[in-house]
Amino acid sequence: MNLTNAEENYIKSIFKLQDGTSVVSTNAIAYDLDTKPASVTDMAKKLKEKKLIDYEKYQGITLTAEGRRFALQIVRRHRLWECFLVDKLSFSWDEVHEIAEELEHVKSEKLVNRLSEFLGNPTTDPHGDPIPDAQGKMSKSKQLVSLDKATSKRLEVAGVSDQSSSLLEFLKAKGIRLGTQIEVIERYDFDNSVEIKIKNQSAFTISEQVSKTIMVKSL
Amino acid sequence: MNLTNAEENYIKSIFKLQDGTSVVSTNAIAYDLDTKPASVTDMAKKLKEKKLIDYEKYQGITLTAEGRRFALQIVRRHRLWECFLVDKLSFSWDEVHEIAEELEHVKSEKLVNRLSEFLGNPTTDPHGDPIPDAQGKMSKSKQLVSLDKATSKRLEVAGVSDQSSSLLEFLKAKGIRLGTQIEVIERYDFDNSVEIKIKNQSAFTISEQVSKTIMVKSL
DNA sequence: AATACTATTTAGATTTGTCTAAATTATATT
DNA sequence: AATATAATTTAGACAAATCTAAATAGTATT
Ligand SMILES: [Mn+2]
Ligand SMILES: [Mn+2]
Ligand SMILES: [Mn+2]
Ligand SMILES: [Mn+2]
Repeated sequence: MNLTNAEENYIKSIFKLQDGTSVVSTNAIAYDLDTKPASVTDMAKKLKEKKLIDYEKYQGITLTAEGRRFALQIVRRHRLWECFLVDKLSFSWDEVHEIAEELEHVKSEKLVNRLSEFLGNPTTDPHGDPIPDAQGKMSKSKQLVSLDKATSKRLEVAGVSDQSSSLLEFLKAKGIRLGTQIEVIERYDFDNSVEIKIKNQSAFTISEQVSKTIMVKSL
Repeated sequence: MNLTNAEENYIKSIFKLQDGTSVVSTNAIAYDLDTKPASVTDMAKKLKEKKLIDYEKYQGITLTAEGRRFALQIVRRHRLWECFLVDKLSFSWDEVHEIAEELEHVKSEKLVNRLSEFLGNPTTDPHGDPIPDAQGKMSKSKQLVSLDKATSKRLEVAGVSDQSSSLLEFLKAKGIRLGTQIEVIERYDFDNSVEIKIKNQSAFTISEQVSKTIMVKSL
């Protein structure tokens, strides 16, 4: 079966939103894809026809097993291209999402697998997200905690829960990247901000809004 | 101005077909893009509107200066990706055209220029065709002769005038690649076939149809 | 239970890119 | 010059993907 770019974007969005939750709402997809609910309903009918989703009027959407298989392929392509851009073409992690959003639609299995090999079969992308293998097996996103909820003092950045380039640019400016080691100096209860320190830098404070998006593991 | 994939494919086709000739015909484009003349007429109106081509009913099509600029960008992207696929992902020259046909539409200047740098700013693609630089400057396709018209006995393969994978696969099977050195053993007038020999191989004969597509330079 | 609000779907349009069949224009042949 | 053939354009249609505005269904609040 050959999917259009639009269909692939919808499948990927549904896959992402379905994580944990049982069904995905029309509005959630529309918001995620920056489109209108009416368009989502239209597409839902098409994807149901193709047996990629289960969908009944007003009942929300879930991927079928086949839809999930496609989703994992697309996610694999997306994340491998992100690795390529960062590792080989020296892009920074805030610049790669948009480009990978286009590259992911080039449908050649041979290309993806060769690319993966060329990159050394990486298992996580530049944002710390796991990359499905050729069979669609993906290691669970590790049990990470967001920085605002972490308990230990010495932490390592292992991911971000928001891919927006505004956030990623901000983190880059503050010197926060994947693998960056963070020391928590102080937590302020009144606004839930955190004062942190990065090696060779003076300490600074980040807001709760930001610390919520930084996923860390303790060292 | 932002071009759609379809518009880019038309612009590239017109650019290719215009080489030498003054104007390009509706039918030639339709044949090249495997579409119908009526569709070409429709698209011609759109591209004229966007000032990328000069076009008057029944008078044929030529690119404007702006159209040519776009064409060179697309050709650059196409050929750089072909280099990437062959040099970095070990594809053979007959496998890359279709994939590059999709990759060429990813429109990020930064991506193209980083890719070019990563590849060592190559000046010819895996088929011997020149790659325009970031400014759209492209060295003229060298003055090559097709094998059926070559006069000297010792030749080197420098390109092919047909990108079809059936031809490229055939050449690969015969051991003919870019840079392959060929010795002409005999030319047969009755069918214009040529007997040739490649280093470390026994001699074999190729038809006029094939020898016409092999572009060579003398050693 | 009636009302208000939110979520979702439908109806009807639009844009892009394509097609077939018919009409028109250009070119070649007698 | 008349006719045949080839090239091109037009008319009218369709599928994909989207939208706005209106209708309907579901949920929450009084
Ligand atoms: Mn995408
Ligand atoms: Mn990512
Ligand atoms: Mn293309
Ligand atoms: Mn090429």
